[in-house]
Amino acid sequence: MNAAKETRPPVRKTFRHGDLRRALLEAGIELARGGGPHAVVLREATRRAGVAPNAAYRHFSSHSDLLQAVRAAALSSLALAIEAEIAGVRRSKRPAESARATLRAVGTGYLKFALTETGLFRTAFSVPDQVEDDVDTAKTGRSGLNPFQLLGSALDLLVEAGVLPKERRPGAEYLAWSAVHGLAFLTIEGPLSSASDAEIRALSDRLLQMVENGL
Amino acid sequence: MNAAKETRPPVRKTFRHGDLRRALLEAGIELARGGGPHAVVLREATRRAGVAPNAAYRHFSSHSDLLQAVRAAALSSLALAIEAEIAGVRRSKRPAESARATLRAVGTGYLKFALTETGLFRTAFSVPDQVEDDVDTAKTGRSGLNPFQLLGSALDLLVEAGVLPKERRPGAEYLAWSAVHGLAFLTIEGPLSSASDAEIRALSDRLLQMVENGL
DNA sequence: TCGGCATGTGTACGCCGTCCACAACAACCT
DNA sequence: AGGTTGTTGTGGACGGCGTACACATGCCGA
Repeated sequence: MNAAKETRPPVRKTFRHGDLRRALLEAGIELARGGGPHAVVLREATRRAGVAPNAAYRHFSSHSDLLQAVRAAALSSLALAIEAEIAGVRRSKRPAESARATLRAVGTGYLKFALTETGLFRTAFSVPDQVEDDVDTAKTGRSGLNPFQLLGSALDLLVEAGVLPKERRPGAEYLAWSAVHGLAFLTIEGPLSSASDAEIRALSDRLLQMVENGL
Repeated sequence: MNAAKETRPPVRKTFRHGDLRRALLEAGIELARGGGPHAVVLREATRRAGVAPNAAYRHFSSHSDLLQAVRAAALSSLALAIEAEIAGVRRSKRPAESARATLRAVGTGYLKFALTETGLFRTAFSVPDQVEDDVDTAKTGRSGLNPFQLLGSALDLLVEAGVLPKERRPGAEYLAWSAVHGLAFLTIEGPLSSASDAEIRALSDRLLQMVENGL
């Protein structure tokens, strides 16, 4: 009857799982992707890994520990999305133009990710965190920088190019981040959640322009 | 023995409570104030009202229904905070100056509320909503306007005063709101949660300046 | 006065996170 | 090879949550 006993998931043949931590983390990521932080349910992750609920406690000290790990992965995905957007900027001879384009790429990458990977995005910011001088590589993209640090380096570029006066550099990331994060929020769970893509694009452009002018 | 039976909370003398809906709502608000949306626990609210858990279902169709009511109250508090800030702006002879000051007041009121009533603030934005042409008076302040509408009228003032070109008025609330909301977010659960009050004040000023210039 | 209807109670269900004791296995040390 | 030890997964249980269903209570209007 129970022919499924032979198939691996959810019943495995070996007592040991092999890589349960990763399996749980990936299940958690999938849950977060579909339903945000609230959907990251420890027992469901163990179910998907084909394992008893308590097995999770060998790899995560608590539910919130698992959630933190998922969150770090979400930040890493975000970093990758931003890096991809940066990689797509057209090289310009004038460094000022390049620097501006890079900053814009950070913003659009951020916003795109919020729109396409809403669950992960919400998970990434569901909990307080200090990302500034964080060296946790679980949160970084290919470049080894987390999203916040990617923004910082874009701003540094702007200073080098002479676009942003040095004295206005300190704290500038918070202004830029505030604006972009706020728009992301409004589009995914605020009043703009029912706006059309075109409207959102237009608003994004205006907002990024505002940041560029107002830094 | 049970002398507490005579005292009203949590055991009341009458079978009927009298105003259970309000009692539950207020308990919910208190929970939200202390711990944000996550802390709004239906059973705990009934406990505080001195009532069996299921009694709540006579007044709220579900937990999330209660949460929505709390959320509306939080928005109303926010509106009051903004109105208070607006009421404090020094009248100027030049309407342009008044209009600008009013917009700033909306922003600072918003940010102050986020800092002083963090739990309520987080609750107010814990769930998607359409506030634009909402007429729910549970969310409004003294003026009958909800926070979003207060922002809108401040922007209208700016247009009347000739500060903001008419053609840039549509959608302007989203730009302003994005920036301010983003900063609020960063200060309460983002990387600025450990910044000093002075730093935050300075950033707020710069951000509001950016909005003013960049709209 | 009495019956109906709104309001609160009691009990129970399934889900969650988590604790504790135990079982299965891998690896290492004789 | 055989026993020991430590890691990893299991089983069962607990309390808390939201919620459904049946029942008790008592106000108000016919």
